[in-house]
Amino acid sequence: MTKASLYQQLKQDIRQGIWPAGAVLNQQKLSDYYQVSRIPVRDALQQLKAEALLVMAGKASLMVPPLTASEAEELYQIRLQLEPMALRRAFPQLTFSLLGQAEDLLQQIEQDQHLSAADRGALNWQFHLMLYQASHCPHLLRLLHSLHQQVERYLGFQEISLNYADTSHQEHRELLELLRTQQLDAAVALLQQHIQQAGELLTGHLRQQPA
Amino acid sequence: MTKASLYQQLKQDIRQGIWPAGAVLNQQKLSDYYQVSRIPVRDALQQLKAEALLVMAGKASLMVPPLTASEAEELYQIRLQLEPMALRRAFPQLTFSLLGQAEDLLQQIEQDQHLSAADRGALNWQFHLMLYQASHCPHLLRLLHSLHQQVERYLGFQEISLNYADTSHQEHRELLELLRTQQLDAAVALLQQHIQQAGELLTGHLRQQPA
DNA sequence: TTAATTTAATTTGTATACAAATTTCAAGAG
DNA sequence: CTCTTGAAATTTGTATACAAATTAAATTAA
Repeated sequence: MTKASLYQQLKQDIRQGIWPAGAVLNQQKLSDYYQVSRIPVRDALQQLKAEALLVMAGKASLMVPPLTASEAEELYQIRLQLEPMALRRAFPQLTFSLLGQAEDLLQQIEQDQHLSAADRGALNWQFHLMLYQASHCPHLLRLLHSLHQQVERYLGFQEISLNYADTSHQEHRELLELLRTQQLDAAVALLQQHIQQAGELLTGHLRQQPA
Repeated sequence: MTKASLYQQLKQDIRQGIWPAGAVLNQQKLSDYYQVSRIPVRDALQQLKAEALLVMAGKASLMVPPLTASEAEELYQIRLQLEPMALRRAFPQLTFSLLGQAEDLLQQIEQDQHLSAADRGALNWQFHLMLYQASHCPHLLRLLHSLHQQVERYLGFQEISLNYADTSHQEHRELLELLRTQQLDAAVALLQQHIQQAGELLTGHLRQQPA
């Protein structure tokens, strides 16, 4: 367990609920669990705290943040502002090659039947990122990455939106087509609708069965 | 030099140019300079890296990020998306008491003649934050805080915008008046103009004399 | 019983020491 | 002269040990 990977591992284990929402993490416990000294644990915790993947609980202890509908809604509202911006700034630099790569990702999601929900989610995000990355906006991309990590915790194993998958997929294809035919405004509108819909689905679900 | 304050100190020293843009920071150097062991230095560095106030330079070393016009523009574009959102979400919960407190801040900036440029900048941001905080959106506020920290590095000692100060101040008063009279859309429009203007002033300046 | 206060336990913060990795620099080959 | 190659020096990563702080428990007073 090397340093960078401890951070990655801890992040993944938080996503997967090994350290569930509300759990207080102490350095000793993690140090024992991952079989490393407290120093690399501290490094990882410090980073996760700065990204708000952990929050202070009391004066000195760290907690996996509880999941709330209102925070989920907030995160989607922020994405709703920033992702269209990313798409607009990426647009002039989108190439057919890039759009092709994006389409390959969609096909991979479609065809590969035995993908886990988590893998599907990862590919899904990769698709969005493929488009946004052409913007060459380092800060914007960093924020989107961070926001996505936050949101991921809410998706659980994405079983929530399994029935939404087909609609989502259709919209992705439409989005590509609009970009291919240089219809930026329509593409942005579709993207906004796409994000808003996903947000409403999630928050609706959270308000029904909290946690 | 306690732990939390080392992070604060280091951040301030980066703002003030003690560790200038492009400088590579190594743990030993900082450890010597601040008279602490490398452990608290590592903690601070880890946090600053996660906030992009430091960036990787090579495989393992950290650097104070160079200042570029294009990144400044990017930061202001992001603010242009998020601050109006914060104001909109704060609006329903703005009280006359809060608006009064905000006005007190403006007066303080006006009256106190012997404020440093840095102090003026801090109060200026406090004014904006006073309004945004009513939104009770933790993630949004965290992002705005982080963005402001990034932007602060570009303002140097804010001597750039000294001649802009009066205009800016006037706009702040107008903003308060519009909020007082429940004209949200007009207030948001003014805020957008306010941010865009500041952004253009800065990037224009940066493109003339880079660094 | 409840609340406040002191004491014990745990947990975090820091220093030092050493291992592993990276970076630098110089020597040699092309 | 430029580009490799390789060793020396520097720098980062990690473990252990101890100090300081926080948290929990227990004792006492109201």
